Amino acid sequence: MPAKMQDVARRAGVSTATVSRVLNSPELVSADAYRRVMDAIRDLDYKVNLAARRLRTNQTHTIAIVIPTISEPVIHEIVEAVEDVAITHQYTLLVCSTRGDTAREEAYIQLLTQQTLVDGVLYVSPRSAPEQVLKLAHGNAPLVLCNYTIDGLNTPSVLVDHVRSIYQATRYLLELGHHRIALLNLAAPHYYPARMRRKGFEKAYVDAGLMPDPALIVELVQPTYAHDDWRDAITGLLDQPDRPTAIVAFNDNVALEVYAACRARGLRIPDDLSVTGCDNILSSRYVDPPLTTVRVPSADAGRLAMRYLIRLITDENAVIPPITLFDVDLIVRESCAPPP
Amino acid sequence: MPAKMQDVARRAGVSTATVSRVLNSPELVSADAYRRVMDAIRDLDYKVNLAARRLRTNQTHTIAIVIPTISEPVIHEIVEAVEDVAITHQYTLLVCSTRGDTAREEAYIQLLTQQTLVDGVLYVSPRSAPEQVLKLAHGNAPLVLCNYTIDGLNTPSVLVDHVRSIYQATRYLLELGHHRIALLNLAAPHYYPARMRRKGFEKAYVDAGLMPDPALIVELVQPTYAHDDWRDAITGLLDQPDRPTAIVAFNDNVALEVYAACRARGLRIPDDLSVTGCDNILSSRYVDPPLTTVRVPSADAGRLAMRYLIRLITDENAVIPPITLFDVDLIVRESCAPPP
DNA sequence: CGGTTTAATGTAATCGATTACATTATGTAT
DNA sequence: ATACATAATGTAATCGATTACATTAAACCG
Repeated sequence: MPAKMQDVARRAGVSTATVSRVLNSPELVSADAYRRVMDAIRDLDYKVNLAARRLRTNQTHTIAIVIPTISEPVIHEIVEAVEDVAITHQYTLLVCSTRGDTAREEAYIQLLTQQTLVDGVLYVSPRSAPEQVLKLAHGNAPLVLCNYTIDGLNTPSVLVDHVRSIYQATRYLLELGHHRIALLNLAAPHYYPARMRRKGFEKAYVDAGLMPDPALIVELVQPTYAHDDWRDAITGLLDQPDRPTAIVAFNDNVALEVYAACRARGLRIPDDLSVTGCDNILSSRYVDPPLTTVRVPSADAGRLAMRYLIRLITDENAVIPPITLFDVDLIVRESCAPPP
Repeated sequence: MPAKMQDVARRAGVSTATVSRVLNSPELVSADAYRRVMDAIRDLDYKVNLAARRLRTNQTHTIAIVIPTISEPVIHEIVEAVEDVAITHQYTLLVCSTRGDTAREEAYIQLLTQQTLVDGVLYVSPRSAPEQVLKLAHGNAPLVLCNYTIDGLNTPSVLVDHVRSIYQATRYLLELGHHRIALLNLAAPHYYPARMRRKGFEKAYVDAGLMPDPALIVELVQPTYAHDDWRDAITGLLDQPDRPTAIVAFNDNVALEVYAACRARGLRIPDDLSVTGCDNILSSRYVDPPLTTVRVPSADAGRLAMRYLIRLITDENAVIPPITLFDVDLIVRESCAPPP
C-alpha cells in the first residue's frame, strides 16, 4: 500500500494542508516545515495520487493528439514537435491514431469527450467528416486543428500552405515546358489538404494561361494507406497511350512509388518523365535521382498549434487567430527536366 | 457545469448506485430502470468523470510507452501495433519519447511512477542506464521491455533477434567472398541491441573460420540521432586507404546514408561496394539498387509485449516468459555482389 | 502598550464516482 | 403459511488530494 499525504503529514508532524502546500505553493510554508515534509516524502517514498488531484482541481495536465497514422513522415514530425512543447509545459501526450477508420475515429472522439481525461485536443489531418470533429469542438476541452480546417467553425487552425506547395511544383514544371502534367492526389476529394492541393495545381495552370486536363488529376474515392492503391493509380497513368510528361505527386512517398514504377518499366527520370514530391522526407535526398520536392514546416505548425492549445487551456479568454498559415519552399533537385 | 451522476439519478428517479450499475454492470439492473437511466444520460448529455472513477477504482485504463524517438521506422511500427492492441482492450496510450536525452528520460520515469497516471509501462529500446529503468520496475505499475532486455532483471522482455539479423547479413557477405566487411554499429556500445548486433557480426566471422577486424567495427561513444554523426563515421570508412569491400549497416537509414556517400564519391553499389541494411523500411525497396536487408517483426514484438503487459495488469499472478525472441529473415535484393 | 497587519498552520468541506452492506419486494420450496 | 432464496435498489462510506476559512502567533506601528 503506497503512502498517502496523510502518512507524510503524520510523519512530518504537520497537517495534510501543509504537505499539499509544500508540493503546490512552497512559498507559503516555513523553511522548517518544508524541510520536515520533504524528508518525510523521501523517507516514505511518497508519490502524489494524480487521480485525486485531477478530481479536485479538474485539470489533467494531459492533452490528446488525434492523427491519421503515426507512420507518415509529416505526422510524426508534428507529433514530436508537439511532444516537445508539451513536455516543457509539463503536459503529457495521449496519442490517438485513427488509421483512416471512421469507427475508430468516432470511438476516440467519444472517449475524448469524457470528463477529466484530457485538458485539450489537437486534431491533425482528420479524415472523417467535419460533423464528427464538431462534437469535440462543442465538448468541454479546447480544440485546435492542425494541418486542416473546417469552414465556418471558429476553432483555431494552424496550417501549412497546401495550395502553394503544389502550386510551386506545378509552376516549376510548366516553366520547364511541360504541358501534360498529372496530379497524383491520392486522397479523398473531400479531404481538406487534397482540395487545397488540387486548387494549387489548377491555379498554376490558369496563371500560365493554360487549362489542366481533368483526366490527369487522379484522386481516390475510398482512400487507404495501402500502397497497392497507389500502385494501381500510377500504373493507370504510366501505361496509357498518351503518357503525361511529368507527375506531381501529393507527397514524397507517392513520388517514390513512381520511381519504382519507372524502374520496372525502364523509364528514366528525369529524361523520360519528370517527378516532383512534397514534404521533403529524409529519403527524398537519397534516391537516385534526388527528388525535387517541397519543404513544408510541419514541425513549426505542430509547435504553434500546441502553444495555442495551451493558451486556450490556461487562459479562459485567450484570443487566437482563427487561421495561421505557414509558407512552403520548393526544393529543386534532379528529378525534373524539360519534356522529351 | 457538466451533469454528474447525481443529476442523472435524480432525473431517472433512482439512486446514484443504480446509475453506476447501469454503466458498469447492467445485468444487475431491471430493464425498466436501465431504460430510464439511459434516457436521462442522453437527455443530460452525461459523461463520466474519469478522475473520480480512477480515484475510486485505482485503475486508469492507460498505459505508457517509452520510446527513444517516434521518427524511427521500427519504433513507430511498434507504437502502432501497441496502440492497436491497446484500443481493442479499451486502453489509451501515453507516448513518452526520450530523444536519447537522459534528463528527459529520467523526468518521464519520475512522472510514470506517480500514482494513478498509468496502469503499466512498456519500455522500448531505452538508451539510458539500466538503473533508471529499474526504478520503474520497482514502482507499482507492471513493466514490460520491448526490443531490449536487462540482464538479471525478472521483468518480461520481448525482443527481435538482434544477433541473428546482423549474423545473417554478415554471413551472406562472407559467402559472397568478402573478407573486409565493416560494421556500422552507430549506437553506444553498451546499448543492448548494439551489443547483440556486434555479437552477430563476430559470430558470423568465427563460424566461417575467420576473425573480424576490430578496426572495421564502428560505434559511437555519444550516440545522437543526428545524421551528421553518421556521415562522419561513413566518411571515415570510405576514405581510408584500404577501404572495406562491404558494409553492414545497423539499420536501413544508415545504409541509405552509405548510398548517398557512394554517390558523392562516384562509387557504384554493388560493383565497388556491397551494402546491407536492417529493418526493411519502406524505401529500402525503392532505392537504386534495391537494398538487401533484414526483415524484423517489430510489430509482432510490440503486439505481444502489449498483450503481456495487459495480462500483468489484469491478472495479479500471471506468468509471463522472461524472454520472448522473434526470428528474423534476410531479404536479398541487389545491393550486394562479390568483392571487386 | 493596544491595535493591526502578516505569516504559518490547521480544520474540515469538497471533487464525483464506486461498492459493501442494508433493505425491500417477489418468488419458491416445504 | 412459514422460511428462505433471489432480484432490485438504496444508503452512506470511501478513494486521496486541494483549498476556503478559521485560528494562532509574531511583527510592526504610532
